Amino acid sequence: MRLPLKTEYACQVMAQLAKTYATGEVRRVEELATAEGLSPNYLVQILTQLRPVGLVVSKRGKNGGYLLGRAPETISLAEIAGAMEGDILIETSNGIIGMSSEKVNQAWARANQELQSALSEICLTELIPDDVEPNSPQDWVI
Amino acid sequence: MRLPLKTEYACQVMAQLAKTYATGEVRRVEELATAEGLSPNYLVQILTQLRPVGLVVSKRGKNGGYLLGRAPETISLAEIAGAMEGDILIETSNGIIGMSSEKVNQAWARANQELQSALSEICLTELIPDDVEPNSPQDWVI
DNA sequence: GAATACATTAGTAAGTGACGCAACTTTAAA
DNA sequence: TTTAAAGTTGCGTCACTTACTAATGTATTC
Repeated sequence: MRLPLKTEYACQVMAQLAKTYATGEVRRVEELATAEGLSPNYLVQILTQLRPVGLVVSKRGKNGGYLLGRAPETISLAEIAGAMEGDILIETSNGIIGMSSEKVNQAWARANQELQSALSEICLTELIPDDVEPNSPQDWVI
Repeated sequence: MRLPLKTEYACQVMAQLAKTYATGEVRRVEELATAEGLSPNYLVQILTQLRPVGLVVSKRGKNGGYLLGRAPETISLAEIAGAMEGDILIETSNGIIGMSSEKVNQAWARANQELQSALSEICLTELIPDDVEPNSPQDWVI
């Protein structure tokens, strides 16, 4: 079961925005994309999905860009994942097509809830990257 | 994030085999497939994957079929899912391609462990379908 | 009003999942 | 000992999804 790259990228951008939340500075898409090694055009689509739920705020026009919508301490992984994939993180087939499919689905629904509550305990602040010394080698480049 | 149908089917077959574990009767693939509304050809591939880890036992030749490998009380959802998908249920990209990708991956690895432990608490006995009255309508048919 | 940056939508290419099929092997029963 | 019922294995494939690219639209600032 692969976690969609989209969701992974969303976590990365949120972490990146969290890093400068205190300063209040607006971050351009291109800057965010290069910092996380992603395609800017694709990143826009992810940010667009994070905006309607208030996780990020955008400013258009010149000197525009993105900011975190709320303080990073109030944001959990569950919320980010939910914005990207909806409330059901582990999707099963909804239809009942066999004797035991109902109970199996119920079991996985419970597993989904447990996952949700585990994710809601992981705070965005835990994802903020350590500051790199200006002249140190950037070891995160592949 | 979709749970692979393969894994869902595996749970269903295991539940079906658990139902008759006490009697020790051998179940044919075709019978199992119709009971769970699955394609026999595909179900074979799933059972083949469950066999090497000892979750099911097969008897070949005439009057052959499948049995549960162990008592259902000793089998958890974690084990079934692990047999189908490996130990990492939530796969993330392994490479470090951005400033915060490392911490993001670590966070999801934690989430994966929490999911695992949640699944290990769900026992196969909980998946055994309720017995249907012989003449009652089979309400599990779609 | 021109430059700049986000917004939106359409398109696409590669990968993956969920099967179907066919040939082979094993074994109980006649 | 033959036969037929069953599991075993591997290949093929079709459709769907994902991860992008690209082009065009829209808002803001100087």
